[in-house]
Amino acid sequence: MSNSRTGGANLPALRHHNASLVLDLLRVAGEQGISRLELAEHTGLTPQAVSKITARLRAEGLAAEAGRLASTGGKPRTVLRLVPDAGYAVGLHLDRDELTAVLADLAGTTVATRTFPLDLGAPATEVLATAAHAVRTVRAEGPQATCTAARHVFGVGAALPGPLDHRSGVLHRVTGFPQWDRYPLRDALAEHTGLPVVVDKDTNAAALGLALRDRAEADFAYLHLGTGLGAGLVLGGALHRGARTGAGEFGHQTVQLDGPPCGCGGRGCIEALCLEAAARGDVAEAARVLGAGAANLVGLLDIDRVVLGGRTVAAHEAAYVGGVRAVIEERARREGVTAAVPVTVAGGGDRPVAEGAAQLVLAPLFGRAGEDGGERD
Amino acid sequence: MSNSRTGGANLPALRHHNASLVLDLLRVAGEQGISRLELAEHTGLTPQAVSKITARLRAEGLAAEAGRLASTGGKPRTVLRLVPDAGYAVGLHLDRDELTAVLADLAGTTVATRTFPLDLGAPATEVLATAAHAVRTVRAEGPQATCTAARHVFGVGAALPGPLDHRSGVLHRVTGFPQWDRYPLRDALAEHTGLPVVVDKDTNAAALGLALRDRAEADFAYLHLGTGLGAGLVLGGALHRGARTGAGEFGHQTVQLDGPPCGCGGRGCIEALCLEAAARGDVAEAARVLGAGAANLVGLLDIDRVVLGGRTVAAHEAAYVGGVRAVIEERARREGVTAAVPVTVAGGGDRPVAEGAAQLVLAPLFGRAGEDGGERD
DNA sequence: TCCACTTAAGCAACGCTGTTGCCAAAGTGC
DNA sequence: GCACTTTGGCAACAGCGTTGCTTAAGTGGA
Repeated sequence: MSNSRTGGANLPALRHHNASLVLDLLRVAGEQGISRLELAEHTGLTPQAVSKITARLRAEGLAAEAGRLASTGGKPRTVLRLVPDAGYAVGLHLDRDELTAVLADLAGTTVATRTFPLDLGAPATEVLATAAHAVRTVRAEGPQATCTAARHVFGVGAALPGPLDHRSGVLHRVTGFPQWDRYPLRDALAEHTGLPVVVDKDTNAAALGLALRDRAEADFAYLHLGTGLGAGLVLGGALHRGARTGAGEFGHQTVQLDGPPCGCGGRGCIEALCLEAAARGDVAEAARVLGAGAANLVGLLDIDRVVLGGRTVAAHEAAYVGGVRAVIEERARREGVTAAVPVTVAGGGDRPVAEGAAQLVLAPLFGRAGEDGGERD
Repeated sequence: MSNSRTGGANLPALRHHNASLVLDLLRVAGEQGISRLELAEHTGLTPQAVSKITARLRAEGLAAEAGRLASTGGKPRTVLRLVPDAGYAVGLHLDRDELTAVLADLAGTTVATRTFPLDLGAPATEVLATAAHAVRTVRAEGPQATCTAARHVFGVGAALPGPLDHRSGVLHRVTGFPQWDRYPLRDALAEHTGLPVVVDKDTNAAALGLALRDRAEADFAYLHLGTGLGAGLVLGGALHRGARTGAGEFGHQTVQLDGPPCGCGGRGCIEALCLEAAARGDVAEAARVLGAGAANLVGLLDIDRVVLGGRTVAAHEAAYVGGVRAVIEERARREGVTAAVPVTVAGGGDRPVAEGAAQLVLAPLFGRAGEDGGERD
């Protein structure tokens, strides 16, 4: 529980904390739903407390009863379910050459997707106009808005490649596009759309999206290999951004002291070695380099899973997964660990980034904001 | 706030959370103390709530009034202070060849220190007897116990080199000492001493000790270079242990693909390169290798400080700090960052480990347990 | 068909949290 | 000596989860 950034907690904060917890369990339970008593068991609260909390959530329209379970000798349990269309969020993925926009409901289901051509090198006003247009478009799409009331959109999450500050929503020097330096994207986009906006790095958004999938581990790393190489880290169930949203600079980790020069000015960076091998068609070597970096990460942070993604990986999924897994398994064997950390891929090409961007807005509702939590309205 | 591992919070949990928060602020304030209104400002609670909370803490003997500040035009503020001798903890550092035991008070001040010879390769019962003897010895030392009541010792924190599981208190294969494999050290030591016991890796203990010093950053890494090379990570103000207390395996990070073989069976590990250079007297090269690993870590986790420690570093402090700093500053310059992450040393040789071990017991009182929190009595 | 039993879920009273409104205490400065 | 400022506690209060009890809604044996 966190009461803004000070830490002191009062009764409203307590109520919000427990409501978020229940809401998160409802989200994870999905369409199948979950009974009040299971909620009580998972939260450690008394059944009566869960009854009160779920009653409030039902009154707010966020939860609903959905059938009953089979009796086990007494009154059957009533199943509760999240109401997916109680709220929506827009997710934007601003990549170098295209913009992907999705509309996600409260359950995390993508109900609309659109892609637009984009030149991230164009003037800011032009990019902003495209983004605002994309937001309007996906808001109008998806399932027909109910006749009673307009759909409630909580806000817009925007994910981009460059370094930026998540807290202030200000961009730093996006590689190759000097016009974005110190640009207050969050506030500008909020003004253009009239909605609250959250910005974050593309890899962080993707990692958050994966973390909110059911059965996600508490600690894992998402490695994104596209035109560059970056990582999103989930530690202790929450996104780790670091003090300056700089965490995840995975591409320029040195894995070959005094190795070949990299575009960043350093030598022996993973990105340089990996992309060079991939460029000359040696996927096995690219995977081996990536695996060495992944194994470093696994050892340093003791994570439970490595997820690979991005266009370059998508082109040779089996080779990359196999190559990375081989390095990790070999190192696990040396340490005498029985079960090596699993390596998987995040399907869907670049879509996980846009979907994760939408979760930047929705995650605070479920107490999954990560470090400094956003408040609910 | 965390109510055991379930997450649900009730009123006692709320009370405990706020009390811990206030207690932590009192601890950080040290002998200088802190006024009620400052506590209110830092916690975000109302002054009245702080009055109630501090009244309870005073009734329990954990806090006391200590003088007044100068008036600013009205009634002067009353200064509150932690009562250091309200409780103590024993910290044990079980190294390969010696055992260091300290007695720390609530404020973190070491009031007694003793070292004993130890052979970590000896049978478990022998090592345990030495440890229990060390605990009895430091409990009897320090400032004279007040005549009113015996000193209250909260428990024993034990730090050791090998891999282990912090949650269960069971050791894994401590390098070179197969008899410790699967040994339930926590329970065994608890039985021998009659006190609650917490065990953790030496580097984690040291990092925790540093994290509890006043003005410590929320994110930093402690790199320990002794007979081996390990790391303790503090992320978001809390110790990051990972799911299996395995985090901090820094020594066997690959920084030279296909480099020289390491004792672990791998190639190009930092530890092998670093210790090899140190062994042949090339401190500059050892520092450069260590710096490369440290820079990787800084980039990956976006931490605020790197702290060096351990016997090998202590022998050439300036050279190591300078060498590591040079690598980190060079990389920061390439990324266009104005202020590079500072590099410092943890003085006192190996003592920070034993002092940090005592903090393993005290930290939960201040809500600084890290991830899964221990409860107060 | 009926009745005893089991399990689920809500109502009412309660203890305790931090909050609010108010007032006494303890200074400064004219 | 008086007006003013600031601190900090007392008392009443709203609201949280908890406890004790009741009602709802099933199963299963006589």
